[in-house]
Amino acid sequence: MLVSTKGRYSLRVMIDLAEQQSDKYVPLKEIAGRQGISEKYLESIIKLLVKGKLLTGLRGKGGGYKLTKAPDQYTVGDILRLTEESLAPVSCLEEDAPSCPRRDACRTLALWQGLDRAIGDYLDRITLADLLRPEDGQP
Amino acid sequence: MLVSTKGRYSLRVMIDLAEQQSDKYVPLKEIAGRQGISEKYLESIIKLLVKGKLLTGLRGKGGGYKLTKAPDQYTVGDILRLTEESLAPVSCLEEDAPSCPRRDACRTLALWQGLDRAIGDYLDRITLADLLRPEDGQP
DNA sequence: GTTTATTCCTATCTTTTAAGTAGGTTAATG
DNA sequence: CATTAACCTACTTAAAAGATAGGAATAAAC
Repeated sequence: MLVSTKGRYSLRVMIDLAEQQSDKYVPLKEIAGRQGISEKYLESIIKLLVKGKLLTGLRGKGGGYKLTKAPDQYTVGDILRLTEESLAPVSCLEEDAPSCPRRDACRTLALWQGLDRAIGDYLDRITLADLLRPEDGQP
Repeated sequence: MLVSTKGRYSLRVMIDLAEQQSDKYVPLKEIAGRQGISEKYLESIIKLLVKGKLLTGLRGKGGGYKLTKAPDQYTVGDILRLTEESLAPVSCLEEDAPSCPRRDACRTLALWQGLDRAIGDYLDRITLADLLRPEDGQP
């Protein structure tokens, strides 16, 4: 029932980038340094974020990553859904969902659906902007 | 982010026993048969439920397991917390919680706490009785 | 146009945990 | 005392998470 490090790290990356709040590209090396995460491992996570269009990368000197949108345009759900395989609490609620033979008799399906909704609602209610350090912009 | 089979199976066991709605002890063999779960594996799960006082076991002929309380006295949260290691979405919210060095600077702690609460609230609002087959007792 | 900084890509390794199995011991009943 | 069934301890297997390595492509700087 745990959120994986992939999910947690991806959130931290997004927050880190949002806090730089610049239009410049920030190299992975810097992010990894600040966050204390291995560069190589972080690479594999950031790849997912780029593929999901939450970040854009630019190669070569002066390159790096930056957000594609303003922080308040990302929900935490958006971010986690990309790096967690799924946010569904049980596999029968996932996309592929190989139609359970017990589905009709299943006493627990509604329960899991409700839990799924509760989790999703919560995570989609919170934006990246909500997670930034409170000092910012408040003199 | 998945509930383990242990958690799911334990719920099914509890529902199965509640549906027998008898004061008699039900042998593991029967439960396993009805639920299509390996006896040996189920044994390891039921052990946890007994240890947690959700069930009582009786050995020997005529023995088996039965609920210790009425179905509406168990919440789903009670049941899952026993068999899932933890319902917490991140390890820093667990019991042992080896005090994270980033705790103060952590932008995401409040988020996870909120998620934890959302999950817990949901699961504690639903009782075992809510999961029984609707036909029962309604002519 | 060569050097340098950087993302991108593919593959592999390691560790951990979940899932499942096996065999033997104790207790209650008839 | 034979049978049924919980209880206990240990082991095995399989899958997933976590992490690492090396190099190819690309863009800017000089």
